[in-house]
Amino acid sequence: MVVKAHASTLDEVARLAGVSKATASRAINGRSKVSAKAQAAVLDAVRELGYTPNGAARSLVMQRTGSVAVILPESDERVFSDPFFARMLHAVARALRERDLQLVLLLAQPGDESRMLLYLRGRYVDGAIVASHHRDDRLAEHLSDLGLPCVFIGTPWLGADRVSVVDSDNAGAAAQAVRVLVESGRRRIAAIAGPRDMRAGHDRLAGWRQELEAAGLDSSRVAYGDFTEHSGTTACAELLDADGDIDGIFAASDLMALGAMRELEARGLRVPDDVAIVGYDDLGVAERTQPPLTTLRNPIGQMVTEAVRLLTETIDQGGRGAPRHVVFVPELVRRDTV
Amino acid sequence: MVVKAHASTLDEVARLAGVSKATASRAINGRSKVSAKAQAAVLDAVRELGYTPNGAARSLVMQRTGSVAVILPESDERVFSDPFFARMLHAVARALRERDLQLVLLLAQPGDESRMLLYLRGRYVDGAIVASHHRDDRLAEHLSDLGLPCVFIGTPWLGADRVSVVDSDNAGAAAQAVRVLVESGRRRIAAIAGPRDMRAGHDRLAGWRQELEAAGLDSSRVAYGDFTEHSGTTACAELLDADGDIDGIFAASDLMALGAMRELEARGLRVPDDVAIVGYDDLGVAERTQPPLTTLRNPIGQMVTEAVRLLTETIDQGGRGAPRHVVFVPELVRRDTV
DNA sequence: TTGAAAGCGATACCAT
DNA sequence: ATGGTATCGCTTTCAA
Repeated sequence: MVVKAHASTLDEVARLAGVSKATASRAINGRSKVSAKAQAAVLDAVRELGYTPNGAARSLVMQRTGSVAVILPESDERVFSDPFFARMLHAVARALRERDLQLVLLLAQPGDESRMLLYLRGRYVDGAIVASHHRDDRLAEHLSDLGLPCVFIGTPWLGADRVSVVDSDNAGAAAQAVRVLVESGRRRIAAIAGPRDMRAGHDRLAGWRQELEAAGLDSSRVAYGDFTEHSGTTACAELLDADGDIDGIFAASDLMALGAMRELEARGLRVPDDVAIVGYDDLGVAERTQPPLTTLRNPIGQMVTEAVRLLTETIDQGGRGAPRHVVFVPELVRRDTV
Repeated sequence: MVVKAHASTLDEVARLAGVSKATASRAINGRSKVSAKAQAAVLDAVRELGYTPNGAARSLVMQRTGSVAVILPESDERVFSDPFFARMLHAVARALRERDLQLVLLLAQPGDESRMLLYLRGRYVDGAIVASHHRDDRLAEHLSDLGLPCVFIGTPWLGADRVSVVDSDNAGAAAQAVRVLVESGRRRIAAIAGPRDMRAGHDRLAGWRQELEAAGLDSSRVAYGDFTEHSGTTACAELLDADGDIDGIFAASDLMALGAMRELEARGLRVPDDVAIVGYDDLGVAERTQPPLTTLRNPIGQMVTEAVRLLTETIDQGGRGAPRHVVFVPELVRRDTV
């Protein structure tokens, strides 16, 4: 490959191969019939020149960029501390790779989403997946206005009816957790909830409360965390200080469950003998706690696969088509903490 | 704003405003003089149509995309567990924002960097910052071949002379750590090293060894970790099992230092009375250990600022200019573990 | 099968 | 200050 000052153009390739731009283009993209001879000549020229199509030019005429954005409307600390995102991105990357799409990650600082919006309106990507873990700043409305194909993972607080959404049944799963605890004979069941301004936190708490009330049990034992291990420890201490009689805990994340278990251990309380506990997520930590944690498996893989499917479908339809909503049901994973 | 099926073009804006495309473009970009009247008419039309310039078209003629890539040639688990990346991306995002550039994050799965390379060759970005935390797959050579402006944070194993690099003096810093330990009277100093295939891991160990030998001390007490807390615990146990007399430890990351401290505590060894310890990074954990950790501050902020400066400079020069190397010196942060 | 030419949607030069 | 027009690099009719 020759070292060149600037990237080579299709024109140069065509000239070197002794054919027209049209033929060169066809040979490269392989969509149309080209004589074996021309084919070879073009490919040689491409190699010789180290040619790669100019993305801007190609996008301009094709009205396609071949890349989709994943938008994380979160502070970077959150993004880089919650295993949820790692798992999700991993799945997204895989799904997009299969469809030959490039993943472009857009970190939207909570305040300055304007520049990201500008980027999206510039049509630098064909579509977007928004992991709306957080109460977001009208992102759903903005994207909907924009007319850019998009799918939300997790229901946004605002404008959920205007965009496609893939979610899991957080409330139903929490109810399931409560049922397991009740079946094992627990009666004084507390919740370590997630942040109130996050959909998942909100819905899981609601499910816990509803199921508890349906069972005629007290639903006043609540402490809030932020999904981190440390906050789980603090919340658990708070709970125990207020009421030493607690015999069951539902934690809205495995990390918080882990933190809670540390606190229980520090106080000499045994799991599950003295206090049973159910977590949420099953992203790896759950298997490694001592004892292994009973939890709800957040179906991230399924959600992502479906999200990418919906998105590419929408893109292929040229952005037309009504928003669609899909909900997956988390599965209870029985281990040894109940 | 009118809801439209497709994004509007400059042509439509111009027509609605009753001016030519040229004038409309000038009014929008504000580079050239436009009469107040035309200005207003165009801006109104823009608002009315919800117009945003088409990125592809603009890039094509400007030969600029207004976005730069940050490439992380790492598995996503690593990226999302090591606080180094969070801190770095935070700094990059800030620096780019100041220059009105869009950050595009490219996660290069260790195996499949080809599609990312294709993206880069397509000139979808003006330049790239590579956080080469890891032994990378000839990325420096590839990018250099490509002619795309780029800056590496951390010296790549291969082709470092062909690209610009910003790094910190890992070896020198490690030597500093050893000196502090020696000065406090320690003589049997062990190292908890990072992975051998990571530059930072390699260089820090080398610095430790060199300084120890210069002081006429034994440099055989080494255990390897992978920068995580858990690996620090394991490595520390390994070290202690092999030689109970250790009185000083240099850990190549704060996380590993933390893990080591947990192990020391579990064995009833007191820090710093029985064993002194120095970490590396100072990314937050160091302040919160018990007791607070003496460590080397990895100057991530400085490195990133410089990297972005170098990159934009290179971009502005049209990619010409020789590769440049800049090295920062980590600062010793004295706390209570020595 | 191939080539000439018409766009895609912007910017910028050159007159006016 | 403004408008006409060439241009960026590519894909895709339309004829031949």
